[in-house]
Amino acid sequence: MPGRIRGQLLKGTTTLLVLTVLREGELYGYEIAQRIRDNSGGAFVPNEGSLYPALHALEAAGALEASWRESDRGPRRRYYKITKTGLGMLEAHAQEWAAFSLGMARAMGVAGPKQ
Amino acid sequence: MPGRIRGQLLKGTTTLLVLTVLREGELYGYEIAQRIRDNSGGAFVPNEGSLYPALHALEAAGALEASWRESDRGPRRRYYKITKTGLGMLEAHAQEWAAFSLGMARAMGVAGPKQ
DNA sequence: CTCCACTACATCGCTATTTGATGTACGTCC
DNA sequence: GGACGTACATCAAATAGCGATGTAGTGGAG
Repeated sequence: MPGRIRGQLLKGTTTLLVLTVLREGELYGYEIAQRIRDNSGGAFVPNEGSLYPALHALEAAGALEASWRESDRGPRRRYYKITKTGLGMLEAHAQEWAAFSLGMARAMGVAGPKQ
Repeated sequence: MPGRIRGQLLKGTTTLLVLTVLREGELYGYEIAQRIRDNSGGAFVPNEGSLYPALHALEAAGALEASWRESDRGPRRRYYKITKTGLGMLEAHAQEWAAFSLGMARAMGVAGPKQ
């Protein structure tokens, strides 16, 4: 099982991953990171320095709505909920990803050892 | 046919794509770009401002060997040939890509049969 | 003959985004 | 009280693609 993925390949994926996990329901920041980590089988462990700015940008873009809530144990949490705008953005990003990975599959399939 | 892919998703793929097309044999820069464009079905059109620096970096890293040759018609060309080091780098990058796209597939709920 | 398009290489500044470090603060357990 | 996990946040540095721009050779259109 490969370890955590880092580096340039991750560029541009944070938005897609965040919107994807929030499609299932409201989550707070720390929880979003855990969900992404778990869903990806540990491949992606969002850095706080990437995640929080991305959440703020998505909120500013109208893709997410946020609210503070107290926690029984531990610090307060900022919950995020995807909006209609966010759902549209999710679909656009998902399509972009599909086209991208298809292009990569083609580019590597032609010259690859298999096929 | 989807259009050209641009933006952050491409980060880190140029090296992999270049090494992949050079696996087939010697090519010069301009030709490498065309090959990548054609193989990817037009999804990737390497920018000169990305491609040439990438080629120089790969040459400096010992992944490629380069030589100038005259052309019957048009400017001289710089041909690139993949080295043993480059083949190893190709395999590493291809594995990294496989892990990355697998992680994305899992994170987006398109988990494959393997685990 | 001049202009433009295509080939072919190259470099530059701009931009977006990840990374790791650092900081604040709360709760629990030993 | 000290360590650890939770939970949010910001910052400087590094990475690398993008568009613009420059050089130069060839050939076709007007």
